[in-house]
Amino acid sequence: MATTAPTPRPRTPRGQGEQTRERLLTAADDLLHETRETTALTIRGVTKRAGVSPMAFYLHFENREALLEAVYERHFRAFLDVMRGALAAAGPQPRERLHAAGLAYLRFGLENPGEYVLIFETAAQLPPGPPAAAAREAFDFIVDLVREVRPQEPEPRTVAIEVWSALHGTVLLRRNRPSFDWPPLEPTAVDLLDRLVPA
Amino acid sequence: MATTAPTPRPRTPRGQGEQTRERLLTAADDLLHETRETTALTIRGVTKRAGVSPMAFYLHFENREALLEAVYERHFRAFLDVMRGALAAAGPQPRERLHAAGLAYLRFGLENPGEYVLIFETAAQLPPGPPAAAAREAFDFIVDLVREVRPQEPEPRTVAIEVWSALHGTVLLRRNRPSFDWPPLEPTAVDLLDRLVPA
DNA sequence: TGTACATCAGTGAACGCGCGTTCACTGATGTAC
DNA sequence: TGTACATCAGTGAACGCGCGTTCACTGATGTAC
Repeated sequence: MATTAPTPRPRTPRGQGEQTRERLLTAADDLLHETRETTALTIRGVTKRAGVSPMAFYLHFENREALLEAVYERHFRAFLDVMRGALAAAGPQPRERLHAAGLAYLRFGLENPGEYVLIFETAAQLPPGPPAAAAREAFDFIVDLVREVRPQEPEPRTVAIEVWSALHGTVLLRRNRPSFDWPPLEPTAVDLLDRLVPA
Repeated sequence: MATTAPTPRPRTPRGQGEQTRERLLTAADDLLHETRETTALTIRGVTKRAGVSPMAFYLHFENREALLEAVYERHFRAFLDVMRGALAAAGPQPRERLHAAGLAYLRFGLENPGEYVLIFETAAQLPPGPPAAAAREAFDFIVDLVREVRPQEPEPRTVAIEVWSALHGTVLLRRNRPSFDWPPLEPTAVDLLDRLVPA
């Protein structure tokens, strides 16, 4: 048997305080994913999950809002990576690319509801800053796709807003009413996108 | 000067306890409308607003969830009334009716964000019951409109889901990102509906 | 080589807050006899 | 007609909870001299 079995937890070595910050963020990620609720991201909940005292939190973050911003940034990056990955894996035809991006969006939202809500609902209520800018960038992404598929479209921005709204609503309705008799995701998504961005 | 100026508050006469229940519900309505947040509906907040002790609440409701259900039911009725009123005021042509209903939906959501979120997000997390049934009824409403506009549509239910999703997403995106440069509501709504339900 | 000191990662206890809810009570008004 | 009692609408104080946050402290490790 090990001689030092019941030691509480080894202190992080000097100069590596970043490790604990990372563990706090990972704990926050896990809580957010499991509970599917942004409200689960409390200082006491996150520090407990990370096996650290509530006070340790303040060694790594200024306050709760700073945590939310850090978690937001991580998941927004993850979201963009998923979208880029889907486009990279899609065929070369513009419509294929639109379908791939739309489906990737829906799947991200449906498989990661907590993260999705943090990115697209909670974060919008934080003070404007990188979040707002990043969201704008993601939106331009949709505008470009619309332009690719339908170069003759006179108002690609308006169509992109419609696409974004429809995808957003699809994620949230399916999330909030799981008992409704939803049709299969993929054909519905393709149909939706083709109606909004016709040939 | 009146002799009984600083009396705290007249007790509701016997047999009229319903009055206080109604005042609690009105206080809840006001809080929900002003704060735009379902979380504002706390027992302490509502009773304070109604000028009554927290304990008085339990004379009229079993617990907080019962309050949410009662407020939900009121606003869902109001929502349906708005939709019916819009259809009654619309012209006879099916597409006009679709536009009128869609716009009424969006305006209800944008002008009453707290109520809208209670109806379509918070209430979905309550135990299934009247809320779920009522939502289904409202959904059939959209299906009928789609059938009116496009009798040849092979899958009106799927199209109705797309319409509902797009309207829902439009309300929530505009609500959560007020600083975004949104195009005017009415033409965008008409364009959106016409794309989803073409001639 | 020894020692005083700064730095760093972290903890324990407590604060005040708002919350839902429970317990025990008040005090006016109607009703039974 | 008088009086005991039930009913009704409501209150005050307190409970335990989880929350964000503050204050004061610990104890190991590196660094300066």
